Amino acid sequence: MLKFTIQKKLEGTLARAGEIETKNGVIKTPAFVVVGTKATVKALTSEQIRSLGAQVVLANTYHLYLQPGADIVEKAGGFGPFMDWHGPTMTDSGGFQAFSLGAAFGNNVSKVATGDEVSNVSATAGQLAKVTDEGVMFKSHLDGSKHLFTPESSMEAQWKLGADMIFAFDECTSPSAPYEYQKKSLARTYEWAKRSLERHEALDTEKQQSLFGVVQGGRFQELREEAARTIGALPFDGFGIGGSFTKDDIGTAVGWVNALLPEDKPRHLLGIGEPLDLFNAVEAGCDLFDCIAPTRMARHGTLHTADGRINIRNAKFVDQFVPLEEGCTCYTCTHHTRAYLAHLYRGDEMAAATLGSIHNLHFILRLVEKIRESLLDETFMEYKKSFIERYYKK
RNA sequence: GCGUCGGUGGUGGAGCGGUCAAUCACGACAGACUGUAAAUCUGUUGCCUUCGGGCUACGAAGGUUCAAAUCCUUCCCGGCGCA
Repeated sequence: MLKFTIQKKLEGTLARAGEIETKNGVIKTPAFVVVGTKATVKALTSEQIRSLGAQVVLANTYHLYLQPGADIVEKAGGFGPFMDWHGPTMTDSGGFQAFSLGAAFGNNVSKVATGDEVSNVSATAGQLAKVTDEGVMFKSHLDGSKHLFTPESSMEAQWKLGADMIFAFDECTSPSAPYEYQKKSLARTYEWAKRSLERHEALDTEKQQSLFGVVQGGRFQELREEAARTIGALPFDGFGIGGSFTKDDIGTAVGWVNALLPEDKPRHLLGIGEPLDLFNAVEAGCDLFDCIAPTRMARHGTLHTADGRINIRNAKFVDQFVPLEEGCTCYTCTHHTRAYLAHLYRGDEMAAATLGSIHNLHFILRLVEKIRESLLDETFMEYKKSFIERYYKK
């Protein structure tokens, strides 16, 4: 069902521009996937998502399974129709919650490591998720009820959620997990990949959904390459690259993986969405990215500009009667001033989250669009250099 | 006028003889956030500092005490009740 065409490759790198055809439309890649975990992009209406020019929306299986339940979403015709989004869709498998509700729970651990974390894989106190070979036992963060997620049950839930592209059930490990754990986990994720494929093929006899396998391996080259070879050899429609990196790894580790993955299938870098990371990931051969950062940071007052991030709540903005970002064509910037936004944020007004999310998503979506254009006209390296220099100058 | 209750840091409000520069909340000033447990979380928030500490503060002025935001006296201001 999924057709991926490469239109242009950037010589000397793994970067490429292309198109993915789904039954709900075409995705021009590289593309940023907007995250709508619970079948809603927080603070935005679906009309606003369309207006932003988003191409794909990704929802989360664990969250929709718990609320309102996969059966309800199935009755709605899938999460896309449920939320009135009629373009391409994806669902994550719930594998990330093995990390966010497991090893990371309450530990203030980010999936992007700084490099000096201490191992905490044995610290299970307070966790809501426990990983075994069978699957992941979750304790609902909503009501404490227990739920076992397995590769099979994840496929069944994702089948009901009805996205165009779905992910194999995997374990997203903590960046602080040691080699031994990563290796063990990787073997498990491989077994889960095969079980996911098997269950998916049984469910989706008419090939309505495309299944992506997930490459893990932490920060170890040997494991990343092994995962790329083994997962890459399975008959998936595309691949997700998941798990933990350091910021520097995003340029290197992702490249190790993509050098080995089948070239003719799309590659989705899971959960990455800061400007520098996007450039590095594209250069390293990724086609798709999803990330909650633009919307979460927007809700918290951190907004992107070409000159770097700003915190709109800062005192200096209260009397700046100019657009958030001069020249930005988003709704927020064409209608409102920094002073007004600062006022809304300081007053904890709900519109602040909406206007901030519109701007940040516009910024990232446009950034990835421009990255795509720069691949097509072979100006990627120049564009990357000029963007990075300006955005990260201090 | 009499009686009564109260006046604490930007705000509200604890404290009611020592461990109080003063719980806490809010506000303010910053920071973090990367397949969403997140409209969340963290730090700072009297002044000075060689970071050891020093100084000035709890309406005002006196007083008691080794020691007062805490007790006493007077005054000022506010709420309430009675005239």
